[in-house]
Amino acid sequence: MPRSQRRRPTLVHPEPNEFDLLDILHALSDPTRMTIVQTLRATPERACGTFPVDVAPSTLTHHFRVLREAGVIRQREDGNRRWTALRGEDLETRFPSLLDAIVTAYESGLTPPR
Amino acid sequence: MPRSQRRRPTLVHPEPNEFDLLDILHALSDPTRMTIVQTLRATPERACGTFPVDVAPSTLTHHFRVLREAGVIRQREDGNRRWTALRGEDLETRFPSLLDAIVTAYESGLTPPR
DNA sequence: CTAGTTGTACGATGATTGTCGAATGAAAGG
DNA sequence: CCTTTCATTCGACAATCATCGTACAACTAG
Repeated sequence: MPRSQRRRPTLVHPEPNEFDLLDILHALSDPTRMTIVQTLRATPERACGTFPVDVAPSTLTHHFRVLREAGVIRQREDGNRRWTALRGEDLETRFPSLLDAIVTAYESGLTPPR
Repeated sequence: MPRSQRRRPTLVHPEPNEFDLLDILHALSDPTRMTIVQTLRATPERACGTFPVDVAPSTLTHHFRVLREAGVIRQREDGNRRWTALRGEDLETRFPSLLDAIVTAYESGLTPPR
């Protein structure tokens, strides 16, 4: 087993037919994670460190894992960076209009009506 | 203070403009609570003990409180019973098409596609 | 009045969660 | 080779959560 072929452990992503709605709702019920999703709606792909959230790097890694294992985001390696993207099409395939309804609701509620 | 006027404490319900989306997502990310919501979509109003869930009464009370404080359900007293209803219109007013997207997604996922 | 029904309140308990700091690893650049 | 950058893993911690059993309160029915 040639050591030169060693890589970091491959990231696990569920298939769309494995998505669990309750896992997705739980993943989106956290303000930091919702900010991540909202940011990814504006930018197709981002490096981990470029999200406008104010938590420690290890905490951010935790939130990415929750979103990734629920099927909300996809991550890929590129050298030193880990790029993150929304799985918009997969989510739309499995749960049509769900993500849009949630993110729209979130953004409409950021400034609560008086 | 006439003792004859004593009542059980009035149930607190948030106004639609106080609804917090993240609280609602958290409330709906539990299988027992999602079953409650799903059941209420079929029946407008139900007594507490008539929900097809398999938890202890005190646990059920806990779940009702979470849903009520998030704005998902409304409860009213009637003699010995406590009646529970979905706040469908209030939810639609504050977060249009949200509840429908979520419950539809939940029901579509109950029998996972092969 | 007494007994049964309906549902809550309280306390306990074990599991999960969000947070962080320190240590680690892998890649890029000097 | 050494240093910096990027992000992870691990362990710890306090907070929250879902669950239950017991006790209790309010109402209804006999």
